[in-house]
This record gives sequence, C-alpha cells and structure tokens, in this order.
Amino acid sequence: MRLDEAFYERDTVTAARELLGCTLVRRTEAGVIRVRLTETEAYKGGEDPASHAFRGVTPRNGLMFGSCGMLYVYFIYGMHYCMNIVAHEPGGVGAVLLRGAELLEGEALVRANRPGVPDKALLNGPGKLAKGLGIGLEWNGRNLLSDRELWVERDPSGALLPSEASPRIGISKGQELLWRFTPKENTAP
DNA sequence: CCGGCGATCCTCT
DNA sequence: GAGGATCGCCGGC
Repeated sequence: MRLDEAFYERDTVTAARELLGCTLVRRTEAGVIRVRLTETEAYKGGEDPASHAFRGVTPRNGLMFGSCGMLYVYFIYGMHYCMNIVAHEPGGVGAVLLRGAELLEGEALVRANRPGVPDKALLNGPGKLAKGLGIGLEWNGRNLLSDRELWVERDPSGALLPSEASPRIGISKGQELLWRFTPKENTAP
C-alpha cells in the first residue's frame, strides 16, 4: 500500500520515525528494486539549525516549503546525491532524509549501479542509497504520491517498527535534537 | 573494528 | 571564500 499525502502531511519527526521499515520501490525498464528503510532523519524549518531550510527559502531548498510527498534531491560534497521526502504539518516546512536501507529485491540492478561493493556497504548511507537506486538530480521534484517509477509502501497492517532515536549524522549544529531513527536493537538476554 | 584524511564542487554569505 | 545532511581508502590496534 503506497504511502499517501496524509502520511507525509504530519510532523516531520513523526514521519521520519514511521518511514522506518517501509519499502522504497524503484521500478525500471530492466526490473524492480525494493529496499527496506533502516535509517532516516528529520529536518525541519526555522527552528532547526541543521536544516537547509533554517534561513528561509533559497533556490535549492524551495521544495521543503511545498507539497508533501515530493522528492527533494540535493548534491553534496562535490560528488554525492541525497534523497529526501518532503513531510511537514499543513503550512509547515520539512523533509525526511533517507539514510540507509537493506536490499529486498533487485540485487543485480543495484550492483550494476554500485559495482564491486561488499554486501554490508551496499546501501548503508544516503549517498550509497541514492547511487544504488540510480537517483540523481534529475529526480528532484518527483511526486512520490503518483510517480510510476518511485514510491514508498507500507505493510497494510500498519504495524510500526520499534525505533531508536539518536543525534543526526554529519551536522555541526542541532546535535542535541534526537531526530535520527534506526530500528531498535535486539537487546541480548 | 575504528579514526583520519583527501576528493571535489555546489550553495549561500 | 568557507563549509557542507559523504564516501572509500588507508593505517593502526
């Protein structure tokens, strides 16, 4: 069941937490890639100093102020792309960075995008995830509510994955906010 | 397994 | 002109 506008049009932090365990689907002419999201981060508007939207609208970040469910892609460090999904309360500002996933289906297609990479390093980072799925800047602004090549699904049962909150990675401001989400560790007996 | 470092160029001040 | 929502390689333990 594809995530709809109601899923994304809520508090950005809640959306980030509940995206964990959902399935990101990329359909290509050569086949389908399906991955399970295992790491997400929330970025808000004016109150969040780590956010691209912290200082208001710029040519790059405009999507974060707009319709929920749109893909926001940006280029970083001169060589990587990062995928975000716009999610915020009505009239709000924010997006969820997709930081990592595990492969469910379409291994050959992913490996074609990331040749020679060990299993553990296939999709465990935002740049790696975008590369593995073949997502670049030309995908910026795609509507994941209706797109035929890219969307997010969840289990119809609506069961939520137990999650753990931690500081976001790679930021210099806003480290006190625990807006990074990963699946809860299995605590050994 | 972990930390340091260089690559590389876009974005905003 | 500085810094960045990163990655992969290298060396050390």
